[in-house]
Amino acid sequence: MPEKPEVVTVAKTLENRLIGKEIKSCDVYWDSIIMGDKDAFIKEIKNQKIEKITTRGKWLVFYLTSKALLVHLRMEGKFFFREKGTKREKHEHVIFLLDDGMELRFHDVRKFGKMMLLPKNEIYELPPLSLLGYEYNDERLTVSYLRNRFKNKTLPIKTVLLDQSIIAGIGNIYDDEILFLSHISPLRKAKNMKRCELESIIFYTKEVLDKAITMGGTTIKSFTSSEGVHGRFQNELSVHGKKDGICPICKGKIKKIKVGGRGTYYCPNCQK
DNA sequence: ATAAACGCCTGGCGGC
DNA sequence: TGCCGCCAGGCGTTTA
Repeated sequence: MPEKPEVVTVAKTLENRLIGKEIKSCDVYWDSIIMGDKDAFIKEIKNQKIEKITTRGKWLVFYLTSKALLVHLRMEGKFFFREKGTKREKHEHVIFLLDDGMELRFHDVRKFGKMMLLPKNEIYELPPLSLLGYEYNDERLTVSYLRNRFKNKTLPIKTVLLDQSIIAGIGNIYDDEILFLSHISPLRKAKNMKRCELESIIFYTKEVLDKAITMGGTTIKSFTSSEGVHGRFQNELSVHGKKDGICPICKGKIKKIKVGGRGTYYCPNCQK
């Protein structure tokens, strides 16, 4: 699920149900989801109360009593609530028992998701958060910042926008949308972006992500029920997922290609 | 030094 | 129907 708007939507949804709840215990059924020592994780998260849930890039940040729980959904991570004792489903890999008798369950078909516990007072100074670039709406995200960071980048702009150490939070879908609205070909080298093109990228990054957040994110794989996020932004997508679709600007054909190994949709006529 | 390929995993889809 | 290869909204590591 995860690009910035989906992660923000998940954080909001979880906050409604989790603030003030205490984690009584935790069971882990797929070890590699936990970064670092699994037994220490289980031990340290016990009796921690959830105070606040935010995001940084695509990471969910749970502020606990003395720790911070970081969760990355990667491709398919989701959270569900179940009553204590409900049979564990196939893809539920981490289960947190709460003090109200409910369980928060991390569901992840592909097991790519990650979680880790850090001391609460220094999360931003430590990896992984210390390695992230600016948030999409940070006022320091300027033309001169991007010009500097793109200076030596011979990779396609599409690929460089996915680099979380430059701008944190853009993923494969919104990348295509931002470049479409900016009229920039995904294949152009990042270092060759003109000033006005950098301005467009900054403008539409904010525009697209803000709008997607307002609409609850994008749901492509439809979620069945419960805590699944049912976003509505998929109706707003111009190019992503529309192979052989019609360009909303020129009515030409949307093309699908591979850029840096990622499926990429664009309009060869409108994006130069 | 940089870029492409691979690995991590499972499931759905289209083609034969 | 069954098998096969390909694809999937991510990212760290390895290889060339």
